[in-house]
Amino acid sequence: MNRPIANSDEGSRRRPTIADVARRAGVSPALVSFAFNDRPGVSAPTRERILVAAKELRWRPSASARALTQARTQTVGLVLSRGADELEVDSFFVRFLSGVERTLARADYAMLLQLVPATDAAATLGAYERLISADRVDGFLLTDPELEDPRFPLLAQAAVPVVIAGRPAAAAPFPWLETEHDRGISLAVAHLTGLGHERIGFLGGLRAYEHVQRRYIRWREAMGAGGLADDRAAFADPDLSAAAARVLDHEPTAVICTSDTLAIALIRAVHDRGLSVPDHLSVIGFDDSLLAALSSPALTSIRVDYTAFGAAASAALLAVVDGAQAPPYRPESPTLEVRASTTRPPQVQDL
Amino acid sequence: MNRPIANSDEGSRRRPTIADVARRAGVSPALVSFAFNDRPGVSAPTRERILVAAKELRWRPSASARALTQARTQTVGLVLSRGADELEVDSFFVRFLSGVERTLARADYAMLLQLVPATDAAATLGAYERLISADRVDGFLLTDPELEDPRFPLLAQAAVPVVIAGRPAAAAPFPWLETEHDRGISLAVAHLTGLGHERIGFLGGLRAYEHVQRRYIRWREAMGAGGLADDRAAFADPDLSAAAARVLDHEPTAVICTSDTLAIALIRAVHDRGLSVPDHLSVIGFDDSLLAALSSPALTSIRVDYTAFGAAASAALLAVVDGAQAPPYRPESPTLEVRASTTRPPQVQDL
DNA sequence: CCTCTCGACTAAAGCGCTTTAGAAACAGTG
DNA sequence: CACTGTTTCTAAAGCGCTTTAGTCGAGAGG
Repeated sequence: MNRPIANSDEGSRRRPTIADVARRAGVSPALVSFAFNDRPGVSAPTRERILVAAKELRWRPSASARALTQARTQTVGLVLSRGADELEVDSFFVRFLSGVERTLARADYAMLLQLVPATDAAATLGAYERLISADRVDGFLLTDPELEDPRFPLLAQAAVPVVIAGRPAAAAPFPWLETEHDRGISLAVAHLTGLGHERIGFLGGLRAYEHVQRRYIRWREAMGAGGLADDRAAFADPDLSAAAARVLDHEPTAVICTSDTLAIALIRAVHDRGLSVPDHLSVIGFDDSLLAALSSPALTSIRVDYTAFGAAASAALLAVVDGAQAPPYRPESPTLEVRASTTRPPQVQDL
Repeated sequence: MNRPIANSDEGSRRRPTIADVARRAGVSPALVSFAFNDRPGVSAPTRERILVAAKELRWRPSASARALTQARTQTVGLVLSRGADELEVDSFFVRFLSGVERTLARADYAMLLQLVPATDAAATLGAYERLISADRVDGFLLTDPELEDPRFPLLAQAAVPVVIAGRPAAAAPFPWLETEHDRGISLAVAHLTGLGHERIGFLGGLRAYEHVQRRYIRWREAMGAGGLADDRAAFADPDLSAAAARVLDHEPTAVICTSDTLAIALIRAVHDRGLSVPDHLSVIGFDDSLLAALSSPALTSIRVDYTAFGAAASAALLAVVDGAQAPPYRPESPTLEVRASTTRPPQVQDL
């Protein structure tokens, strides 16, 4: 009876294993492992043979098997509890993510991204819990630390490595780092007072966000230092147009916003009142998103290097995971990108 | 000599394993596995005891161990080769991601997100290769299919499950699905011709993107069908303001853009010429980002449900991974959100 | 020439699960 | 009561790697 010749090697299209590489290089699997992990005890020529064999077979150690033996998944988790609507207008996240990714990739780490609805705190905690108990990640990067953050006790109890990207309101059980983004507010105030403005308003996003708080405080300080008025603040919490109206009711000559999106919305409100920017009101945005450069009038905006921030945060997390000291992070000072939306206040012009 | 009483159980803070659960429930590890995988052969009371024990110990099967035995990582990869600058203004990705994530989470899958620089094709392929050979993912979701896409042969040869989110230019070795976003262009043209416009321009993004091509073709068809002019198209490839200028030089009364960002840039160019929107020119954006609703004038924009698209794409991928039939995807038709940026053409008004 | 040391290498156990083969317990049947 | 057939459960192997303990030679020292 005829039967097809079974080619024992070519027929099976399974992934090569360390044993295949070992066989091809004429060594034991253990030695292949040594060679791939830069352990001593492998002679130069043998190491070479092993690496060649691995390359030929396109072999790389299986992440799962490795995770099992080393109790390391080479993965960090990032759970974002924001809706798509919020994320899509937030240039922070994309830039932050890109910094994180670059750093992780370099260390051969992967990023597990999980998006949960902003409103659902239980779902958020559940996401962390699942990732922890299934041992899917080596650590977490936390953004948007909150007052009495429920994630802190959960993660602390699980004894999982964590780094907070942001400044926690109270003492936190994890290392954290921050960008000093709020220094941008001082720049903005200085720019405006330099132009002659005295009535400078503040339009913030959700009060609950730590970064909004920080920027607000900085604005108050800056205004106080200049001996200028102090009650021209409003927050889109959550009603954006109401907040815009409230700010305008105080008849400021300039307004600093905590995002470009808010600034654009404010400009719209100004237009609706039959006024124009910057002739009647100077407006400054935050984040210097592409939006700022493209809108009309082009928006003066505060720029913070969030990519570097993401890189630093993930580098710190990797250090914590390794039980090492986190590398120091000296955030660059924010910069002010001056564009058409700011000019001298109307009174000065009228003189 | 006094020594602290070693509590054999409490002292070691290691993760519980299946053996701990088995011991606590008074059964063998195998039975715990059966209970957790809904296999027959576990009596109701025993199953209950096992689940209780697991809950008490906060145990869940280790993802790594499971991945090793089942040859399934419960993870899908998404490699985005776009720079942070591009992503941050692109509402597609965030919405798509959120749809993907929701579906994956439901199936207890995780998403491995990798960002690589847009320009670096080698890095992109390298990212796929690393994920494959380390066996980190069960499959990939591909966006932005290109003509002669180098990822296709790579992934096909590796025999890894893939679903393409978008319509490949030529025959592709993987299943794909699409949103029919370009039907939105027809809506836009109909809206404009209904208002009396005849000279309708088109401003597209990078020509290389399949979605830009599709929309362009649709615009041409729609214009041809109406017997209207056809050469008022330009692409930001990559110079945005040059493209905007080129479109305006043809003196259209309306322009359809392939993104809200382009529309905003165009409006800016219009302003720079001392004209205004919509009085001198009607403008339609694409994607209906928050930007569209907030800019002034508020932007008429085409809305596509990318979240549903992401959900469908990932559901399809999960099906392929399971060797099953992908569930059918009937994309909803795009809608046109009419706002202040479109009105009747100037000639009509002047009559 | 014999022991010692040291570098290069291997055998085998073990990581935490799943799965297969089979044991044990129990009920039903003639 | 012996036999068969189920159902419930267990022992043990195996997934692909890392790691520990140990083997084997070759060169050094006495």
